Amino acid sequence: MPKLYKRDASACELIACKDCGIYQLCRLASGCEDPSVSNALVRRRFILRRGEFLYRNGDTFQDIYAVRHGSIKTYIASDDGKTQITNFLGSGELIGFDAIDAGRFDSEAIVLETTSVCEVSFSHFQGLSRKIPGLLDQLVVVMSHAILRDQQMMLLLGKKSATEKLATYLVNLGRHIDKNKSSPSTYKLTMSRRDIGNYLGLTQETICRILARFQEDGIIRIQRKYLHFVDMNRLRELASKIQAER
Amino acid sequence: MPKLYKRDASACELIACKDCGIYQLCRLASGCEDPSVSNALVRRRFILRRGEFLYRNGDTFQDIYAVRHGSIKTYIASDDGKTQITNFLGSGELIGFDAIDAGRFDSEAIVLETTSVCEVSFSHFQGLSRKIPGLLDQLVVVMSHAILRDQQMMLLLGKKSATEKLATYLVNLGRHIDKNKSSPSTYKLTMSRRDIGNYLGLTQETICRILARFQEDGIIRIQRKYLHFVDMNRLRELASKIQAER
DNA sequence: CGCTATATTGACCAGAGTCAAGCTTTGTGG
DNA sequence: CCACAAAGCTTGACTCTGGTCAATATAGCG
Repeated sequence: MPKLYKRDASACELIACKDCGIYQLCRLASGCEDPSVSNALVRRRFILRRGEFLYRNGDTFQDIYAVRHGSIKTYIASDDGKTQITNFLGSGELIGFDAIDAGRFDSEAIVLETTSVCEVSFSHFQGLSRKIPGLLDQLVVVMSHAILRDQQMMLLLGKKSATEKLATYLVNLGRHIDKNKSSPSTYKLTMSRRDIGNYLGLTQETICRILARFQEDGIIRIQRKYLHFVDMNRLRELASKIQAER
Repeated sequence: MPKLYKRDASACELIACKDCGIYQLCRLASGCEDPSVSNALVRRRFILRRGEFLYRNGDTFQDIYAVRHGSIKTYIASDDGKTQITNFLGSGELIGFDAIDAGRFDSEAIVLETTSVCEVSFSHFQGLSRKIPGLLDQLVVVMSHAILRDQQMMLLLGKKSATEKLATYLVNLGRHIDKNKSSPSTYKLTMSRRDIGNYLGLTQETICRILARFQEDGIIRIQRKYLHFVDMNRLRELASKIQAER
């Protein structure tokens, strides 16, 4: 299986610790500037491949995770089988703290491409936090941010039109790019049209149609998985304004 | 102003500290079983009346609050003026920790009826947490629970039909009743039809129509602000099943 | 006792869903 | 390395749920 090697190689483009969402946490826990040298927080690191679960519904909660490289989708299900994708996560993002309260996961996390993950034992984390003030403060900050994000998502799902939803989604993708690397303003979509639709409360057909329209209008160029931003300003307008024309 | 007195009197039916969402927090902070005697956590208590703000968009974050008695709605706004109600809060619920990350509020909280609130200075809380291990743990648990709730809300907004949305909402109201007092299965709605619609991603007209239909079908009785649950099981079915008939 | 906010109901309409068919890419196994 | 299968994407035609607009009704409130 040569493909496996290739993939493992790609998984080697890991983000630097200082760009990670739990950098502040790792730094505090390790008590030194560069936590990649001696990391008191992270128990182990591992790699998952497309389609594998990071955790499943009903799993007992033991660890929180940080995505080093790759992407993950999380979703919940209702009694009657409907599912809602609640987040797409990329490099440096934290995952799993929604299960702290119940002590088990009521959601699932599936890896969208070969993905490298840092695992933090939560009980170990709590133990450390007794010695290191500020560790839990940092977690509270991260969780507070997650709540803000969820509220924005409620606004999107409850009040925006299909066009506004997708434009908002694309603008947010664009933000990620700017942060991480000098943007060639091109993005590789790791999720399917169906996933995007599910996330935004739309169908895959609607996603297709609107992407096609955005391309006609010269706002993006899209070729299967590859998305190129042409007119980011117009996209930002569409994301939150009642569009004047069309 | 005799009405003011009356209202203050009604505000006196405060919940017991042990039924409050921050009971664990107050107990830990005070170091004794009954925090209502000497409460190390709560700075002050105050009463707000219908239409008054607990906090406004842009306010700097200093305190988190617990609702002792009454009800509050919180909402966020988009650039183009759309607003989305993100939560209705009642007795014993905590409010304000979504602003921890940014250090200021990006949302607003309006009181729906005369409401009594406990105010907790967050910096004081952080100071106390240095001395009292477990205080921050409790906050983390509460925030984790809030995230779960938000995820359920995304599922509702993204995937449920109007009927399912409203049925889910009513079932959740019903749960509150069961918890707090011996349920006469009657509920006083403190929010308007418009508010309910906004919260659920619907219009007030749709709320009216579906409430009328639920009444025709003998599932509830509704008279203006007063809601009576007749057939809670049927309501639960409607909340998460593709209804067989009608 | 009138005023304003809220609630109700009806008629009509449009945005997005559903269904269906065909196409493209990716993955698999011989 | 090729052929086939499976998954994902695209586009069109039609439908339907819930929104919009409008007209009244009702209830608190000052």
